[in-house]
Amino acid sequence: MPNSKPSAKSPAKPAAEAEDRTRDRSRTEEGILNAARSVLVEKGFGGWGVNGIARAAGCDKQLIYRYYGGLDGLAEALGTQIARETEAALAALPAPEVDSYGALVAALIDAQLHVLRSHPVMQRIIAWELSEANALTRAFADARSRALMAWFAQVKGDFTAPPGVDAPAINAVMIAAVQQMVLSSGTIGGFAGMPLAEPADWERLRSAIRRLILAAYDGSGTPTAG
Amino acid sequence: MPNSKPSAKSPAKPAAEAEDRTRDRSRTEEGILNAARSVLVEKGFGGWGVNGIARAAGCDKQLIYRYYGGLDGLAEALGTQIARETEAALAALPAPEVDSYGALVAALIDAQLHVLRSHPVMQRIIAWELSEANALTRAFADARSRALMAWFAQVKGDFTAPPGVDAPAINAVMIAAVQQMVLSSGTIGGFAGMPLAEPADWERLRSAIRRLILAAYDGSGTPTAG
DNA sequence: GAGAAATATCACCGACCGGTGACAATTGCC
DNA sequence: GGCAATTGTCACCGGTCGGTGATATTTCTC
Repeated sequence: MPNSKPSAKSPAKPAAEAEDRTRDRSRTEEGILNAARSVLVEKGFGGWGVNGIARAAGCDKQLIYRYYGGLDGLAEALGTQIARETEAALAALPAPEVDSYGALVAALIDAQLHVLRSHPVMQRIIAWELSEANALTRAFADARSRALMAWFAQVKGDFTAPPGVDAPAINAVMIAAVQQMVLSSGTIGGFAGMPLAEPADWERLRSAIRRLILAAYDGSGTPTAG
Repeated sequence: MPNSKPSAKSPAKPAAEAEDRTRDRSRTEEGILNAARSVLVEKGFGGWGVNGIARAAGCDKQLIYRYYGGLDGLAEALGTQIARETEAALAALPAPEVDSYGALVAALIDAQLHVLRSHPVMQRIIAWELSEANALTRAFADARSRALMAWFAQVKGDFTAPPGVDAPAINAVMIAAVQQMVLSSGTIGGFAGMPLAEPADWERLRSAIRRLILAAYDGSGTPTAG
């Protein structure tokens, strides 16, 4: 079938850009979702809107309403996608080989630091949660909190916290510190005079966190010889 | 002229609202600054703009440009005001009576928690710092960081950290945790499954923080008998 | 082929934004 | 009194926002 649709439109676009003009809803949806992520990373949640996302996706914003039901639906889809992939990221982490509850928690907090550092979208979402309290951010926070606790419960196995120690509170404090540090490194480049840019900075942070956790749980903060 | 100008300020408005129509630049400036604070607290930094602030101040937005040179100048004035009052708040805290470096740090972190919890404007500014990296938020963060470190250095007196402990890193971690917890309590109402609403919740957080610090510095996290 | 359904685009709306110039009202100075 | 500087108000601009109805284009079904 010779492409004889428009008589004179044979090689109008010589495909130099490989522009795929075929219509494909699933691909468009994927493009919108990817655009939503990149806009969130680059502009922050303040610049996260239908106009900018459609612009980044290279399509009309009407499609956002048609396929996702507007900004809320798109945010919900983004949230479930994030939840899925973080769940997978946590599940893919090697089970830490430890011999104490404190060492276990230290490994888990360290894993959190690693995952969050490599996930700019989640950093933006956390900043969003800290800035606005609406149904969307609450849903985000709830999902994250539940995933976190489920993962914790699943991976801790037979280990139990020493008696007399409020493990949930201490763990929450340390995760809070990790989040604040990662977020602050992204915007300010450090925190309270402590730089967070070079790998050595992060190693320093990791050892401080490790010392805090081990001391709180196991009683003596003997740093891992080194 | 139908509008028979009230020759004397006859009680056209019976002062039921005590509307003061006298012109006073300094009072207007103060009103604008207060409006800027309340708008920041109630709407967040995303809704912090000349239109809303002028509306809240009950004056024309033109005055914001005339008296403060626009949003940037207003933010700068707000920043110096905040810096002054937090400096005063920290200086007004009673010097902690402690007998160890760990206890000192625990008291200072606790003071930070107290000050930040009672200062919603600063909470908003911190959330701002975590969300956007511009000249303004960097200035905010720098000022806060310097004030924090100066206060720390001034109040620590003769105490010195135990050898082999990275005190700046550990202190930064704990302050980061405090900030994240306070900010999260304001929007989500808790953190990682730990509620932060009732006074008992905050007491629980305080003791967890105290245990972490004491254990890291003094080697044994004996909770304050109680 | 024809028609329906799905997909994508366009044009437009009202609202709000930051910013500015022109103008009215008050105050202070002489 | 007269007059100028200060203080406050109003109207407007270009731009972006979220949202929607109408319409063009492609694809599927028969």
